[in-house]
Amino acid sequence: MYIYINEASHHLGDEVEIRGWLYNKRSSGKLHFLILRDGTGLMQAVVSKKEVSEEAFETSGNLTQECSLIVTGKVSEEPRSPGGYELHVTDVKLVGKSEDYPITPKEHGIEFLLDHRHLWLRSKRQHAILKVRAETAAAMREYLNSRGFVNLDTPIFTPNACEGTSDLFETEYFGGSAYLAQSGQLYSEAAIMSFGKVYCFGPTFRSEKSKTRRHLTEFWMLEPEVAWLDLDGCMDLEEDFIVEVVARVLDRCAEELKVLGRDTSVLEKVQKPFPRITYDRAAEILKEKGADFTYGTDFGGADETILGESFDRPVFIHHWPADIKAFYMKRDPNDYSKALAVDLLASEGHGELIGGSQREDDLDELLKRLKEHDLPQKYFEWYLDLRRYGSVPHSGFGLGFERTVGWICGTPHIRETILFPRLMHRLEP
RNA sequence: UCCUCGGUAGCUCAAUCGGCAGAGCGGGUGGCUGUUAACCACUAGGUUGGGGGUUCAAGUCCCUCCCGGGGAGCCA
Repeated sequence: MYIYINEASHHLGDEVEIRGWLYNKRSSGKLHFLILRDGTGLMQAVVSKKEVSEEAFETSGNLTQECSLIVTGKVSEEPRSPGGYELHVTDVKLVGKSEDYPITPKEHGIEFLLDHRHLWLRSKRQHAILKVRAETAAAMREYLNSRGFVNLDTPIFTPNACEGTSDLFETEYFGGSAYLAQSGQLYSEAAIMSFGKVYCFGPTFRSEKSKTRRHLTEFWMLEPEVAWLDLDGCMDLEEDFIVEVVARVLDRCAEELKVLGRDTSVLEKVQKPFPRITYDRAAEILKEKGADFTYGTDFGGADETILGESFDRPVFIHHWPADIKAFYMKRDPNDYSKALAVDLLASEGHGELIGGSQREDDLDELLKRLKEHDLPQKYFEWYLDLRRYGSVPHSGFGLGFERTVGWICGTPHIRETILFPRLMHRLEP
């Protein structure tokens, strides 16, 4: 009977078949210990010379790291085996050989590992991180789907800069130019006028020459957008969302987080309420802690780390100086110099997870913003129409998915949180 | 684009003041009946990133180019 390794506990004493790959092997003359891997877990298989055919014993002695194989044997409990169950082998069949597998069970440098990303994925750590990624995405979708959000995905080819700031990748488009989207937000703003609550979740592209642990050129962004929602409501939503997603991942990925050595007490503290401080207050904190920071500018990586470390859970920073924020953000009616924008910073130097805002819903104000930011009005006529025909107050946010996964996993660099990272100096594999 | 660190065996690294290019892992061969990145013995494996220069002598010093890591700016 063919079973997966994570089903072994239901088959104690049964003769079963495991199909997988050889993770590692140890040998003691008349005894071979095979560590098997099948995608669901690791399991030790013992091949004893006097219990199998001569051919099977020789086959198992010649197995090499990462060859694929089918192993038949009896399941028993064994605390010394990873996973707690062991297979007493009756037969071994080599399926696909693996000669000179490049990634050995020793240390490797990051360049080598990224060059071999297609094989690196098989390692315990990468398997765990990508499993957490999948569960995090599922938890996010479930949260939004169960609360009436409609998932509508936005285009990737765009004619213009959505925010008019970041560098975009330009591509040929039937003799003209198109750009790869860096955000779906503006399109989602159109969608909420039909659906009320929507979200998009997909890849976004930035050709910024950023070589840091927090940047990829292709990354995934989750962007909910909600009609009739103000800035405080947006923070309420973000807070409830993060708390619930983290709780679900803690519950479903306990094993993976253990493999990663993640201090889960940090994640268990992610409970309501998150501190909410103004930009002005954040600037004071930075001044108190002696940071080299100029009021009126955006926070640098070091500033974000200081602010993140100042609290035991993610922290909201709201009411930003309007002139360092995007054109579509609504001004604070009580202080015209401030934008109704909010960033959510994570602890432990993982930086900005979310950027959100209440959007400008007044036609004349928005026209003024476009001029101030020197953006061509003709590309935004459709967006202005949303203010001409039944405009409503509305808000939304964009969550950097890899940064969030990196924070949950505690990985120092987000390149490990995506299957094949795209970086400034890396397009392959 | 700027700052900074690095490039030596398949991998991770060492090589003192400029003086015979080495180790561990991985590979191969042999040994071992409970191993946990198993262990023990033997063995093969090198254009020291490329080019130029200084020197009796360069992995090591100088110039230059290439590639990469970390960071800044920018951003999620």
